[in-house]
Amino acid sequence: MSSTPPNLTNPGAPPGTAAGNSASGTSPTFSPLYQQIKALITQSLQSGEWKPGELIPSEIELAGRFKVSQGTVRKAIDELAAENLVVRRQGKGTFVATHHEARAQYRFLRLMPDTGEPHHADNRILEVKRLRAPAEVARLLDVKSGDSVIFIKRVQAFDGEPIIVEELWLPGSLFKGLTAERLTEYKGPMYGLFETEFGTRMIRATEKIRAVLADEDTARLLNIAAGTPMLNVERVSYTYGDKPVEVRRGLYLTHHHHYQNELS
Amino acid sequence: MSSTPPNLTNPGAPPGTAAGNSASGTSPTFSPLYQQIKALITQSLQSGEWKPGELIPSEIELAGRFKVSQGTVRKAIDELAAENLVVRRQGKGTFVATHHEARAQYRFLRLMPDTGEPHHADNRILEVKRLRAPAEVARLLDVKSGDSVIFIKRVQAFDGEPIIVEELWLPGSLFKGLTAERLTEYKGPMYGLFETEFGTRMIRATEKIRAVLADEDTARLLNIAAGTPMLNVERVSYTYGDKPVEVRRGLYLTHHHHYQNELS
DNA sequence: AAGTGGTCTAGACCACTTT
DNA sequence: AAGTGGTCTAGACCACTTC
Repeated sequence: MSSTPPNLTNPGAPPGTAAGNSASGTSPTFSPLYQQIKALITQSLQSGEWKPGELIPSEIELAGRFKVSQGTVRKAIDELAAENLVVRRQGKGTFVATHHEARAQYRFLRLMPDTGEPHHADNRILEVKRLRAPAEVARLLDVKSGDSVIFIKRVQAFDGEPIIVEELWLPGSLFKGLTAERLTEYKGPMYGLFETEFGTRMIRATEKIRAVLADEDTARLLNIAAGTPMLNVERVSYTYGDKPVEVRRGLYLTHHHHYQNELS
Repeated sequence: MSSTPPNLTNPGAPPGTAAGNSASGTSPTFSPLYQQIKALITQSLQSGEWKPGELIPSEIELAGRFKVSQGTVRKAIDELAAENLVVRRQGKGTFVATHHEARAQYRFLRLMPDTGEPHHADNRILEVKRLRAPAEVARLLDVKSGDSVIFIKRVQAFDGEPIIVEELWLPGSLFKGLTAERLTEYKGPMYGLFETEFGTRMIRATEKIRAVLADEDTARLLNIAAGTPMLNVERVSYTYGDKPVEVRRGLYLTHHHHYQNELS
C-alpha cells in the first residue's frame, strides 16, 4: 500500500491544461486515464489487497491516491461494476464481488427448473484425484501437457433428483490441498470455496453446448436409461487477467429443466 | 418533431440549483433525468423518427432539444449503446443499430462451427402459412389464443450441410404480406428483412435449451438418422418496450457445431 | 476548419446509510 | 452530522472524420 502515485501516463496534469496524454510524439500504448485507473484497481483486487466481500476505498480516497478527479475514478469503477468485479451500494460504498451471495449464484449455473423457482441443490463428490493434464485440458488451461492437475467428478441433484454429472480439471499449482473431504463438507457454491480457501476467483467463463446421448456410466449415476439425450456443456473459466483456471465438462438432464440464456 | 420540450419531471432547473427532482412532496414515479431522456430517445427510435442505420441528432443538439446538459444526454446514450440500440462512432455521430451489419450478425445466432470461422449460411424456406395461434404461442406472444399468426418452417445449411430445422411464429398483425417468395428472395439475415420491410426490430431474446432426439421428419430434412441427439432451442424475441414479437423453435445438429455462450 | 463523440476536471446537490 | 455513491451541470481539450 504505497502512498506514492503509480506510473500514470499523465500524472498531475494541472486543471484546464486537460490531458497531455496526447499528441506529443507517438504514444504507442496510449490509453485513457480511467482505463489506467481501472487496471490499477484490478491489480489491487487480484493481489488480494481488498478481498471478496470487503469494502474498497471510497471514490474520493482513490481519487486522492491516484491524483485524478473523482469523476475519473467513477468511470473506472463503473466499468468494473459492469463486469461484476465490484458491487456498488449507495450510501455504503463499493464492495469486492463474491460468489457467497444469492445475487451471483445463478450467473454460472444456467440450468433452471421448467416450472417454479430454482430449487435446493445438493452435491455428491464421487472422486477427487491428482493426475497429469491430458493434452486437451493442458491446452485449455494454458499449462504444459503432463503438468499436475486436480480432477473432480461429482453429481448434482435438484430437490433430491440427480440432474448433472460433472467433471472438473483445476491447475494443481493453484489448488494444493483440495480434497474430497473439503469439497464434501463445504456448504455453498464451489466457486465460493475456491475464492475463500484458494484465493482464486472466477470472473468469466465460456461454454460450448452440444447434444449427446447418455453413456452407461452417466445413466447409472442419474437413474436413467443409456441413450437418453443430454446437454454436454464444456466450460473454461477465467480469473483476473483472463487467465484460464478451470475446465469443466457437464452432462445435464433436461427432462424437467432447461439451460436458460439471454441474447442482447 | 416538435420543438417544444417534452414533459420532464425537472424542466429548466437553473444551474447551481441542481435537480429539484427531489424531496418536494412525494414523487412516486421519480426517475433520474437521464433515464427520462433515455426513454424519450427510445420513443423516437420506436416511432421510426430515426430509422435503423440512420444518424441520430448530435449530443449537443439533443441537449438543446431536451433542455439538459450534454453530459446528461451522454449518459442516456451510453446506456442505449450498452443495450445495442444505438452505435457510437467517434467523429461521425451516433447511429441507430441495425441487423444489416456483420457486427450484429452473430448476436442472435450462437451456433458456431467447432473449427474455423462462421461459414456461409443458406436458407431454405419450406413453408409459410397463416394459422390461428396455438395456446402456448399465444401466451408467449401475449396475444389472444386463436389470433392470426404467421408460421414459417425452414432449414438452414452451413456450407451446404443442413444443420438447423426451425419453426417460427409471428403476430399476423405486424407481418401482413410476408410470403414464402419474399423470404426466399431476400438475401441477408431474416431480422434485417423484418426491420426493413415490416418496421419491427428485434432487440432482445431469451432462449431455453434442451437436448432431444431427432424425429422422423427432422431426420429426413437433415439427412440424419432418427434418434440423433439435437439441441432444442426455444426463443422468444422482444422489440421496443419488451413486447414479444417472435416465437421460435430450432433443432440444431451439433455433430460439428456447438452453441457458444459467454458467462460474465 | 468545423463537427462529432471521448476524456477529464471541478463543483454542486441529492439519496441513502451509518454514527 | 458525516460519509458514501448517484445525478447534473459547465467548461476545457483531445481524437477522429468530413469538408
